[in-house]
Amino acid sequence: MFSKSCEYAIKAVICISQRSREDRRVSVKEVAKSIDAPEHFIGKILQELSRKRIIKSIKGPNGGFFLEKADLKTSLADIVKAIDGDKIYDECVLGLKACSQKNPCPVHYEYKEIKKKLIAMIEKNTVENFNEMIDSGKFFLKMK
Amino acid sequence: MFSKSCEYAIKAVICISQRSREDRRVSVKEVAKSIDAPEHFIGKILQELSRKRIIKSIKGPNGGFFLEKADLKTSLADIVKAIDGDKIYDECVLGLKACSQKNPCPVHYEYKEIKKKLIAMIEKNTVENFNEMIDSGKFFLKMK
DNA sequence: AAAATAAAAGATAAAAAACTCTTTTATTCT
DNA sequence: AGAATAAAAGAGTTTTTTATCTTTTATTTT
Repeated sequence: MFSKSCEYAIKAVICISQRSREDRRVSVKEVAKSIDAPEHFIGKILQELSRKRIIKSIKGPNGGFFLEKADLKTSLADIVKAIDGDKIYDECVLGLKACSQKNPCPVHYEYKEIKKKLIAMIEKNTVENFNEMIDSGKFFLKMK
Repeated sequence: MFSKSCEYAIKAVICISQRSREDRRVSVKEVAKSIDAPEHFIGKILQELSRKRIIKSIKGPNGGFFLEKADLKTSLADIVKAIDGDKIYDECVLGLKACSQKNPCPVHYEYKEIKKKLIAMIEKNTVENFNEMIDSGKFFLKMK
């Protein structure tokens, strides 16, 4: 579905948002440990997310990554687009470049409906929602 | 969604099925050309599909790949499973190994419904259906 | 039997994705 | 100012996926 980088990115953003609630900044190392991912690789991903303004960063002592309140409105879709690009939006199941309304592949219409739901799923779910769901104790981001 | 190999596999099976209707066997080269894919790579994939009994093959002159009538009942899901395995069936959107009914990630239930539709899509669509749809002139497998 | 055909198999190569390591830069604290 | 901290950046490496090339085996036709 998503690339591994993208899965890491989603988990990382949630992790950072949770720490940010008490104005704590998080280091690459902390994020990596808490989401059980390779440190340097996560560093790269956070860098990218920071460039794309999904998260904020400050260098130096007491620095680290954090979210501002407004960033809680970030949707999964924003993260996915930042890392994997738009391919989920315009991809044909069979990988046909020519596939379109005018030139539908045999599963075009059926997949179109599914894709709509997929997109709705990632667009409506925000970092804030995720946090609420996890806080409720009914949902988890258990890493292993 | 699917690996490139899997996309090729689906197209290749449809291509072979169409030629098989007039008892024509198809060579690797023909398949590759007709679906616009690298010949040797397609050779590997057809070999795999043949081992998994999705398609049939005969060596030597007048040999090639073909489908028997019964093979027309093959679903997309059969092809997908042969090449990509079951991962589409049991994968969490966030890649969480621990994600399950008891341990749902925040999008678990929502994705579950989508996955159900995705699986229905690949299970109900057979090679036969695809051919009918293409024959109808309303659907295409245009490669570029 | 010999030549031709075509898949099967094996080995290798190229590209992309995932991951690691090292150096540099910005910031802060003493 | 100097030491320490932590992200940014750059340059690799490894693994996986995708693709290519070569040899072998089975079958058929002449």
